[in-house]
Amino acid sequence: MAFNDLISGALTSTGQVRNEPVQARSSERIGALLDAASAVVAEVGIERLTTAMVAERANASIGTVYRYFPDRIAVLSAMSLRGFERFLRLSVEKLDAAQPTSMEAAFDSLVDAAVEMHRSEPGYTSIRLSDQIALPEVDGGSAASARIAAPLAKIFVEELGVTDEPGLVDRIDIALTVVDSLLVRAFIIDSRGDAGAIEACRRLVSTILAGSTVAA
Amino acid sequence: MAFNDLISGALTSTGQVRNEPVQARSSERIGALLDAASAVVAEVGIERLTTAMVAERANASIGTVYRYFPDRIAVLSAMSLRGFERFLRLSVEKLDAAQPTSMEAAFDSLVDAAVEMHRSEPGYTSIRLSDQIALPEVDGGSAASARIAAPLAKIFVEELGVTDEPGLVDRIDIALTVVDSLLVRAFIIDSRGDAGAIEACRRLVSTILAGSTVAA
DNA sequence: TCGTCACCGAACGGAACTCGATCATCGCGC
DNA sequence: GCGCGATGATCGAGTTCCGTTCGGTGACGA
Repeated sequence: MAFNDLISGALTSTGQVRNEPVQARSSERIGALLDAASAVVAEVGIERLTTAMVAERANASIGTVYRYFPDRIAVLSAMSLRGFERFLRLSVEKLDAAQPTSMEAAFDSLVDAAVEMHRSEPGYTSIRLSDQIALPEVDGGSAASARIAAPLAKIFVEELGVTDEPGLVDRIDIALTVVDSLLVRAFIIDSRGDAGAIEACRRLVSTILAGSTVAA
Repeated sequence: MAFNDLISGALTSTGQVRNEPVQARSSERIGALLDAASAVVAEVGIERLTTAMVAERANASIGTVYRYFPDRIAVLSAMSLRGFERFLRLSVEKLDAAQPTSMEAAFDSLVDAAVEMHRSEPGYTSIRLSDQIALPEVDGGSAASARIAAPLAKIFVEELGVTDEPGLVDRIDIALTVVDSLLVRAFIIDSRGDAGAIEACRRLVSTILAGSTVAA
């Protein structure tokens, strides 16, 4: 459906694996390595993750880690990218199911997707959208939210009949940034996701989106 | 003045230096080391900061770095904590000068202080981005915003005559979280701080604070 | 059965971190 | 003020640990 454009629109970044896998088992390996990395990050944090930990937890040797990733940081950003991609797919799924008729309703689906990511993916709260933790210039410097904002705006205009006023992309970007930070807050307060904090996030987002383009 | 309580109220965390400095030159040393760390972070990013770089830039030996900090990560979190402390002092200064009569006005001073931090402290934006995300257990896990929210609420009630309704602390915490993330966004868009983004941040905070305790 | 893909783990290099020697400062008796 | 012992502060070579490489071995596809 139309919401599907979100994925292709936002995922412009190139793959960062060293050698594209040829045999089937490779893809599983990469997945297992990223799962391991995610678990390690959740346990000891980004800074203390070592490539040896990742290898051990994935039942692989260090050499295997380096077969697929050029260095430690690449593991982290691949993990971040996979999380982002999963978030997008989940969002599309929920948008297709909900068939929202307003931006507010659409964002409800996005928040649902993000909450599910925080709950199901171990290291997600630590990494989420920001993969420029490492080097400021790693992917052009713009946050992930900025990358979805534009395609989202386009979809909203085309599908929901939202009027394409100037500042729309900005407002969406702001809403995404706020969702991101408030959900992290919700999951810091309570590792299962504080219900009140999530609810507050939803309400605030509605306010942001509803707010007319007042007072420039 | 009364605003001064903010500092003592929010800074409960214990020092993370290895040995409390006794002689005067030590404090200067620590300051120099943190200045160096901040500059290094701004230049090469958090991940690529090495203790050797910090030592060299501070005209100290590696041994001196490890005299004051147990490990590399401690340098980063000390830097983060000092930034937080400076932000608090700046805030108090600006609050004392502005003598606000409403929460909205008070938050204007806080935003001013934060913006100034981003502008003047080299690695501040980078550290704000990751902060305790990178180091889960570093300071009890609760975000910095949660630590200021309570003392801030107390001050607002006592000094500004704000009614002490339930959820006040929460709303302040949310406002602080949003300020943090939106200012980081403003400084990612433009390293000098995108004016429009900062303005949008101020407006949104007003909305959050003004919002009555509607729809629980 | 051969070529290629995937995997392993010992070995290398560099960064994190230690530790005993050396220098600076403080305080105390004179 | 002036030695002078005690303690703080600094240094940097040395050690350990971790990120990364690379040549050898097993597994799959044709």
